[in-house]
Amino acid sequence: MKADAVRGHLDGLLLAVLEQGPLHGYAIITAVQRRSGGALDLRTGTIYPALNRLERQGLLASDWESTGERRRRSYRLTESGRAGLAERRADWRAFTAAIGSVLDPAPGGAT
Amino acid sequence: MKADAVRGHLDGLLLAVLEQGPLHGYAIITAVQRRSGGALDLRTGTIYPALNRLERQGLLASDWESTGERRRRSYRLTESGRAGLAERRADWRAFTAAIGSVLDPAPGGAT
DNA sequence: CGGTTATATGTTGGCTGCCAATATGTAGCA
DNA sequence: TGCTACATATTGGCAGCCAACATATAACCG
Repeated sequence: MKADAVRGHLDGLLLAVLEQGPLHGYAIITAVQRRSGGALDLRTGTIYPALNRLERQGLLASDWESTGERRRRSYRLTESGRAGLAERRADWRAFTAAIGSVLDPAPGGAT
Repeated sequence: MKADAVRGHLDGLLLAVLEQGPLHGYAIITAVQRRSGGALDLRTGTIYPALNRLERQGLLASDWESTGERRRRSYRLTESGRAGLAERRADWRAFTAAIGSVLDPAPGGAT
């Protein structure tokens, strides 16, 4: 998969993997990898700024966790985040429908 | 639909609308509009450079048509263009599968 | 005839948004 | 004592599309 294929859809991915429970940044990367069957490989320079932005926008909230000396930041969806996720899913459907209808027109469809 | 939503998928759209026969640039814009139900609105600054690039890459060929004083450039798919279109369609399927599996995971799918 | 809109092609500059590279530190294992 | 995995974060760059602009013919309307 081309490197910046997720452009424009990143926020939805992040919100989606957090839907089933809180995760920290590093775990989000592996979760996206696993759920996409290895196709999507996000970089730290991509997700950390994005997570910060989503928190500033109120879609995510975070807590620092400490396991001994180890520090990790656990992100979770807010109520706004759940609403935002639903919106992103609707956007995604509209997007795939639009591109798809041009790329693979229904044989009996619009002339 | 957000303005630059087609980013990364433009070439496929152009090749796809030319699959059923030659069109000139202006007609390509309206064809994409129509087939996407009005969702996709490409600009001249987007498609003319793209059509040129695709011709340089050998995926398209063009002929100037003259109707009286009017000049228009008719683009058609080459053999490479048909192959390229098939490739883009495969890429699109892989892309939607990847994003989709993260955004809307199968309920009984990978944990 | 004069104005407006549709048809038609093209270029230039700019911005968005993700990536690559880099930086820093802990923990486990050989 | 070195390597790899875990973990977070910043900076600079650039691909790729758009907005705005430039230009010209043709059709329609009053």
